[in-house]
Formats: sequence, structure tokens, C-alpha cells
Amino acid sequence: MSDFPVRYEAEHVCTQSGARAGRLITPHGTVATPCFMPVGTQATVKGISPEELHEIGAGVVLSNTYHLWMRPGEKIVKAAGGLHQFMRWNGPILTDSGGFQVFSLSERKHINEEGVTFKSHIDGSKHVLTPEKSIQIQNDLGADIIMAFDECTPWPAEKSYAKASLERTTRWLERCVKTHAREREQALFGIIQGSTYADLREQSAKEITAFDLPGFGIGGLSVGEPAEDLYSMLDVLRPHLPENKPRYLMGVGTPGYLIESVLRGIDMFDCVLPTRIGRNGSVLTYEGRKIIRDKQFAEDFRPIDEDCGCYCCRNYSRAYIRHLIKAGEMFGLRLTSIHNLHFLTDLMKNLRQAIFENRAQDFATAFFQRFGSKN
RNA sequence: GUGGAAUUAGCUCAGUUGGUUAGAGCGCCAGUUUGUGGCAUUGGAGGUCGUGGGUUCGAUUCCCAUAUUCCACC
Repeated sequence: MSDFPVRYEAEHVCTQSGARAGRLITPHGTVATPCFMPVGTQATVKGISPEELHEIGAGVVLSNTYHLWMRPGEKIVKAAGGLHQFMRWNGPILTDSGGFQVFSLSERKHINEEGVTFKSHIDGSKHVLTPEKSIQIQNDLGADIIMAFDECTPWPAEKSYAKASLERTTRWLERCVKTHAREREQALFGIIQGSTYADLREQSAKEITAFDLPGFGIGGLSVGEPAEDLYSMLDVLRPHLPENKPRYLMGVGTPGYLIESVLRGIDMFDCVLPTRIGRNGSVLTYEGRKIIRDKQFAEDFRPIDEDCGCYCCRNYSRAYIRHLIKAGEMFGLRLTSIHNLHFLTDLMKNLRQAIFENRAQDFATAFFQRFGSKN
């Protein structure tokens, strides 16, 4: 048994639903799971200070290899003393490998066995990202958890492509493991692919979990496929995932996706959704999603969510926030971001409590009844 | 008082050498957003083209009158 810098300890499995609660122990603190991780792409959760993240209840914060590599450059972050010191966040940090960004926001990209050749979105310059390069950058950034360089298979994908893609992701993982120079300080998670094909997901799960790693990500989901496909893939994967390792469903997502995925054994999530929709004037509440910039809130002086205890809801009205958003004021973006992050954090906290009390399925049913939609 | 210019969507303006349902930007209204290029994006509503006459098959466009605003001159 390897002595990993990040460990998962299972605490309880809900007898009603099978959902699990646990703890993620990292060099920068212990995080209760299931948990939602705010995304701080460029070494900041847009508009939110570390102090505010603590108050929101955020555990792990994400940052991004691709963006920090392009700007300011990982060497500068390293010289600053690493990401924790650079951004002044003393909690756990997870960095994504940059794979997803290379696939999703590069105009011209070319994938081969070596890696991905692409053009920078900042200045158009040409770069090559490989498993070795991604790990080297992540070593320099110094996050607690680093992710393997994978190919996020687009959806829909032909089965033959999905198979070739997942097998390449496995070979890339081998190179990531070989390159990883700080395995005593940073936990490397492998990523399972396989698109929406049950047998390919099983194959990928077997290949990836064969590596002795401290945790596993599930990638290539929530990329446009129907919700039922995502859930059925999680059901397929569950028996193949080690019980004593954390499971991270990458890029998810909406309240509904989070709950349904926790019921299927997922521990960790990240998503830009709460901050992105917040910046564009949408908020999450227990009564459903609301577009706060709509006219119906112009004279509504209640908080965004009357059952929410966040900084935003304790102090500001829907009418005020609508005004700020309509006026393009930065404070409005901050308030909706704070609220939405708090909402998902709180949702995971409440769900965790329900798991301990063996009523997670009831919790989900009640939530959906009130929330009004499946996601 | 004289001469000139302007008047088209809520706002600022295009445009029509006279010809089906008159455009843009912003604003307004409503959506979207899933391992983040913050202030994006998609769609929608909204105008009897200042008013009243005239010419014409047909006028927002040409002519006359008139109102309002601005400029110049006296």
C-alpha cells in the first residue's frame, strides 16, 4: 500500500441509497465528501477572495494547468512559492491537466500519440501539450491533487474512436505516472474515459484503476449526452471503482446531476456552472433556478433564497441584485457567484447529513419536488 | 425678423434616385450557460418615418403649409 499524500476515508454508506460520505485528507486540510469544488481557472475563483471562499464553505479549489501555463507561466507560480502562496488559498487545491482546455478552446488542434498540438487562445502561438509537459507544469504549480493528461472524448463518438481514445488515455496515464516527480507531495488522479459505451467504460475503469493511484476521475461525461446516459455509465462504473479511493466526476454540474451522481457513489465534483450562470444573472435556489435579471424581481425585496444563510442572502435583496446585474456592476457578479457557490456547497453538506441518517433517497425526492426540475 | 439645417423604434442615428413585411447600435423583454477566454450568446417585442394638405397607380421619400429644435445673420 502506497503512502499517498491524499487519502480517502469512507465514513458511512447510506443504507437507503448507497450514497457514501467520507473524508478527503490532504496536505492542506481535510474535506468532507461528497463535495463541490469551485473552479478558479486562473488562480482565482472569479471575483471571490479566499476569505470569502472559506466563508462559503469551499473545501477544495480548482485551478487550471493550461491557463497558468499560458499566463503567467508555471515558473512564475513556482517562484512565488507555489499556487497556495501565489493565490493565498491555504486549503486544498486541485489542478486540471489542461487536456480539456486544449480540446475545448483551441481553434486548431492536432492529436497524436505524443500529445496535442494547438494554438494559444491568447496570442495564437503554437504549443504542444504532452503527458510529460502537463505533469511537469502541475509539479511546478504544486497543487495537492493533480490530474492525468487525458483526452476528453467528445460526444457523440463512434465506438471505434471512443475505444482508441480511451486506450490512448491509458497509455498517457502510464507516461504521467512515470514523469510525476512529487508523488509524495501531490496526489495524481487517473481519468476514466469510454464515452457512453458500457463495455468501454468497464475497460477503461479496469485499465485506469490498475494503476496504484490515490484517486480517480471520471471524464468525458456531461458533454452533451442525455442525463440517463451519464447515470447509466456511473452505474456501470461503480463496481469497478475501489471503495477506498475518492471518485471525482469531472465537470458536473447542476444540482440535479450532483444529487443523482452522489446517489451513485460519487464523492467530488467541479463545475463552472454556479459562477458562470451567476455572472450572467441566474441563481440557484431550493425553489428552482431563477433568472434574477428578469423583470419580475424588480420590486422583490426578499433575499435570493429565503432559506439560504449566505452573505448575499443575509444582506441583499433580489431587487438590488437585479439592479446590479442589469447595470453591469461587478458587485452583482460577486453576489450571485457567492450565493450559487454557497448553494451547491450547502446542498452537498445537507446531502452528506442525509447519508449519515440513511435517508439520502428521501432527501433527493424532496429536493426535486421543491426544485421543480430534474437538473 | 431673414436664411439654413434637423424631425424615422425608448435613446443616438442610417436609409429609401417614389415601389411588397423601413434598418443598425444601445436600451427593453425572454431564453441559454456543465474538467471557465467574467461583462458572453440566442431569440423577441417595439415605428401609420413631426403634423395637415397636394401631386401620383403608389409618398417615409417630391411640392406647399405648419409645429418644434438647433445654427448663422440682422
